[in-house]
Amino acid sequence: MSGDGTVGKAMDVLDQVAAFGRPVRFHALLAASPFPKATLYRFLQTLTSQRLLEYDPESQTYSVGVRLVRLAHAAWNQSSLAPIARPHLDDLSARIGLTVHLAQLDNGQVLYVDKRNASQPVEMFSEAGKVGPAYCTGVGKAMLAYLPELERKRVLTQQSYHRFTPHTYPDAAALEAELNNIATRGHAYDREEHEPGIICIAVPVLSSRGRVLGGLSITGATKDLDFALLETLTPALHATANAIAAEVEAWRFPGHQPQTALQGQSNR
Amino acid sequence: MSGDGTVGKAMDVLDQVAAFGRPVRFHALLAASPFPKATLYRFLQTLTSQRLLEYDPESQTYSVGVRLVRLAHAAWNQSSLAPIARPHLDDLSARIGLTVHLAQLDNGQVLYVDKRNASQPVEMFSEAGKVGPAYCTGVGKAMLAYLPELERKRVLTQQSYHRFTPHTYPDAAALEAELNNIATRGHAYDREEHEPGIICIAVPVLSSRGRVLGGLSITGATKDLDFALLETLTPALHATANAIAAEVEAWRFPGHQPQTALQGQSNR
DNA sequence: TGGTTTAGTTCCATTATTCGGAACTGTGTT
DNA sequence: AACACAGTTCCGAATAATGGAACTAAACCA
Repeated sequence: MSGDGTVGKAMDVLDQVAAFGRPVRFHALLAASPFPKATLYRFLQTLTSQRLLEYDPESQTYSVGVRLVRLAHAAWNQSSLAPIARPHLDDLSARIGLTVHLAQLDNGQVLYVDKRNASQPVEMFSEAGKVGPAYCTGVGKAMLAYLPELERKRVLTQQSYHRFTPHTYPDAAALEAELNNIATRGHAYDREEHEPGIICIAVPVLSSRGRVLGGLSITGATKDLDFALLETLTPALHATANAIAAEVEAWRFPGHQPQTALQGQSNR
Repeated sequence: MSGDGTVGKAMDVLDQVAAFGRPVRFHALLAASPFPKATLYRFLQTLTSQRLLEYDPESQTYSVGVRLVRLAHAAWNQSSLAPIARPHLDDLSARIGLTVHLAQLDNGQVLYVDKRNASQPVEMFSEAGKVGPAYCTGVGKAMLAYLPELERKRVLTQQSYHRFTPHTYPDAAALEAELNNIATRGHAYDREEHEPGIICIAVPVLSSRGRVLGGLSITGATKDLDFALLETLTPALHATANAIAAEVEAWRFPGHQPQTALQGQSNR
């Protein structure tokens, strides 16, 4: 897929292991790998030695290493909107009592970085870190609509348009028109485009310069609510998105270096 | 630190950025880096192009990239005990009403992969992914005590013994005696060794072959409980640890390949 | 039993990448 | 205008990655 140098290739291998979704043996990887045996072997050695992969000698399988969980902790804390957005999500979720998603764009895909579920408690990594298509989700379209012309084009072409439901936009052209509507309207709908019976309304989180930082959505089932109801929630959605954006900016470009938020060591 | 080839060096750089805990500029990294300017620069380019780092042109800073959040999702799901342990943690936490931690060893450190907090809801990545010292936490000692002789030695020497409280074991020798006690007793205590006023009781999660898979602990404040009370919870702790271990084994060495647990695409 | 396939590992001469000092560019400062 | 400073590019030398082939260790089977 990618390809800058050795690091890129190593990452491809890492992704491949991750894609299996379960511990995997050497030969299974080899079969699906563009690399010759010796090369793949060496990569697996290196990645294992770096603890990016884990090798279980008992079952002779490789799986993704826990070191990534650690790095992800750092990523989630410093690069995602999630830590800043958290109190705002709590607040919004408590007020409206519906499912709320916070997402960011990663390589043309929607990456969910946080979630509030009205009924059950938060579901940890099983939600944060999940990816979804950008072209047929509310948050995805909301973010796409506000991307700079050039990047939007790029992302639109790299989507692989799969028709999840009859309402899914089938190609870039159809989607583009919808994105323009979204940009003028200010928010996006998901009209059962990804999953039947599930609708959502979403807004982008924009920096003061108009750069897309992320997306925020409210989701529900058609049996529980409709767009008329969702529409009434847009002011709250926008307010939350703006509050998050403002705080992110304050954090990133501090007038006076804000408190460095030391990660208070306190665990057992 | 590590050093196998280009990938190792790139990972060092990645770790360095992660260690800053906030977006960081080129020169700040350079100052703390063993690499010459051009080399560091190239690494940052590569990592950014791989989306392992994120570069913000507005503030000219690098931060850890969200791609890691994605990979971590895979790691957490397939390599950690967390997804399997989750219902067991829920159950244990509900029954005893105290804080429960699930951890694994990563490079001689305790890596928390899941948590149940009696009072407040789960805290996502902010808890999962956190690391702590192994030599002065309940879970840490519980895991160390059951490590094979050779590895235990190795890990003990690589700890950097910091005296957090008057009760902290000051060196490997003192700790070793304690570990032997733990191994015969079957569970470990944290007697305010890491943080004053905080105690805990912990057990290892062991495979049927006796391999250390992780650790499980119950934590509380001295003002709320004492060891006599914690002691009464050991049967429940052991039962939960065993249940987790059994399920992990069943999953890893399936008699008949269990259902491939397809990641049902359902998000917005 | 011995032969055959299959999976995993090591070797090493060749080849391609990385390395890093030095020179360059662009921005801000006195 | 001269200077300092952060960031970027260049390119020959140094180093690391490559992958075909040979090797070992099981597993399979006639």
